[in-house]
Amino acid sequence: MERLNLGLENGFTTLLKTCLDQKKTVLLVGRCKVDYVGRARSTLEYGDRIILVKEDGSIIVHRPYGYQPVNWQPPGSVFHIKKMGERYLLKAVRRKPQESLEVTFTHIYMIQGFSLKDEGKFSLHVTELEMKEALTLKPDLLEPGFKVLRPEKPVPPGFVDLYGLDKEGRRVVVELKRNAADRPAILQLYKYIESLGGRGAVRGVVAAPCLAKGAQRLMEQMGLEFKRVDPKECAKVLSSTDWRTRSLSEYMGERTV
Amino acid sequence: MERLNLGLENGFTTLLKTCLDQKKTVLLVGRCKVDYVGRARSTLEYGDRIILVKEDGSIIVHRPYGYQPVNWQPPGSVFHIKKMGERYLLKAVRRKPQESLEVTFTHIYMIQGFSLKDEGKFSLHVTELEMKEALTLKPDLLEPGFKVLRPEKPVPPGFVDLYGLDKEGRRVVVELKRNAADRPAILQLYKYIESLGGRGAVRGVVAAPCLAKGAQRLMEQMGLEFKRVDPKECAKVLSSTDWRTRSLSEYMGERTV
DNA sequence: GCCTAGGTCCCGTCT
DNA sequence: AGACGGGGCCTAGGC
Repeated sequence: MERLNLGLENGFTTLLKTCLDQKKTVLLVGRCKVDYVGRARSTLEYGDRIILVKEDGSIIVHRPYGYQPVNWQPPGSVFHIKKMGERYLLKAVRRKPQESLEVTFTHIYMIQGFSLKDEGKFSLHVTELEMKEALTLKPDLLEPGFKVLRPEKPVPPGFVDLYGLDKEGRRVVVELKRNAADRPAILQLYKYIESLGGRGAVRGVVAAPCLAKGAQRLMEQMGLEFKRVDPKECAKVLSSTDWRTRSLSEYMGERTV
Repeated sequence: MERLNLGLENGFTTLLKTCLDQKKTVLLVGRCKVDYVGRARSTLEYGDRIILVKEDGSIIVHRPYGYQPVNWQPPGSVFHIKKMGERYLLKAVRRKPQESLEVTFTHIYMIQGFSLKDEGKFSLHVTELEMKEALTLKPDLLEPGFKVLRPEKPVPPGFVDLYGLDKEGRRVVVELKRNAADRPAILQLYKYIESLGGRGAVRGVVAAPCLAKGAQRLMEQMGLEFKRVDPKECAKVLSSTDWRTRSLSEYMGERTV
C-alpha cells in the first residue's frame, strides 16, 4: 500500500491525473454537484459527498446516507479532469451505452490516492447454484426417487433449473428459488412447461424454502406443485460430502440426455 | 463540514466510537478480512479495501475494483467496535433479517470522520412514470386518435400501465417500457388481456423504444401490437409543457371510469 | 455482440 | 408487516 496526498489547492488535477495514469484508487470528499446523461438523465444539486475512483475505471458517488450510490459509472469508463475557474471537474465517460457522468466540485475536503493490493478470495454460500448442486447430488431432497437428468436444461424461452424423472418415470421440470417463490417464478415455470408439451407431458415443480402469498393461488390454478427445500439443508449436504472433488460438470458428463 | 483525524494506532476505537455517537460518516482504508452471515454467508480473505460507515447505520466494503461493494449492511445496522490484540474489529448487526457483518483489520492506512451536509435535491428524468405522464398528456405519441381512459387501471393480476380507446372506439391495453420490451413484459400484457376478456375484446399494445429480440416472435404469436415510443420525445413533451404543475393524479381525477 | 437469469440484490409503494 | 415491480439496476454465463 502506497499513499499519495498532495495539497488540495493545486493537487486536484495533478494528483488525479497521476493516480489515473498509475491506475491507483482515489478517494475524494467534497462539495459537488453531479450531472448524468445516458440511458436516463439525472441531476444532483450541491452537497457534501464521497467519491471513489477505482483503478478499473469505475466511479461511485455516495451521499452521507443510504446503501446505494446516488450516481456512478461502471468499470471501463474514461476520465477527464479539468479546472474551471474556482471549480474542479471530473467527468467519466463510457460507450455502449453512451453515458457521461460529470462531477463539479466547489470544495474538496480530502483527496487521497492509494495503491491497494487485494487478491483475497471471496466466497459466497447458500446461493441458488449451491442448492442446485445439492439437489443434483441428493435428488431425494426434492422427493424420494427423483433423478436429475440435467441441471440447466435449455428450452426455447430460457433455462430450466433442474430437469429429471420421478420414481414413476414421469418427466419433471423444477424451478428452484433460494428465497420465497414469487409470482414471476411461477409464471416462468409455466412458460417452460408449455414449451415442453404442457402439463400432460411433464410435472411442474416449484422448489423453494416457501411460497409468496400471491404465488400459492397462481400455482394451484396452473396445476403446479410445491416442494419445500431448505437452503441450509442444501448447504449441509455440500459441506458434509466430498462434493468439491466432483464437479457439477462431471455429474452432467455421467448422464446422457 | 468538520473533520476528524486522530492517530491511527490508538485512534481506531476512539475515533470510530466518537463518530458513530455523533452520527458522522467514517472513511476507512485498510487491510482486512470480512465475514458475513445472514440470508446467505460469505467470507473474504485478507486484502486492502475501502470501507464507508455512514451516519444512518449503513456500511459498505469496496475492493479496489468493480462497481459493486463486496460486502455491506443496509441502513439501520448497529455497530460494535473492539480491539483484539493486534487486530481491530468492526461488526455491523441488523435484525429483520438477522444478519451480521464483521470486518477484521490488521492494518489501517487511513481513518477519517466527516460531518457531511447534503441536502441537494436528486432528480432522475425519463422514468417509466414520466413516459406514462407524457403519453397521458399527448396520447397521439402512441397513435393518432388514441384516448387515455385510465393510467394504472387495476385488473385481477396487477395494474395495466395505460388503458384507453383507439380512434375507432376499441378498448386498448398498453404495456409501457422505458427500455426494450422483453419477454416478461409481453407475457404480463398477455395476462392482463386474458383477464379483460381476451384478444377479441381488447387490443394489446406494447409501447417501448424497441423490442428485445426474443420478444418479437412471442408478441406475434400472441397477436399483440408494438408501438415505438421514444423516451426522448416523452421528455420533450414534459419539459415543453407546464406538466410539473399538473400531477398524474389530477389527470386521473379529471376522468371517470 | 445480445439475451437470460441471479442477487445478502435495494428500494418505493401499496395492500 | 409482507408482497410486488422497477432499476441508469450490475454481473456472470451462453450462444
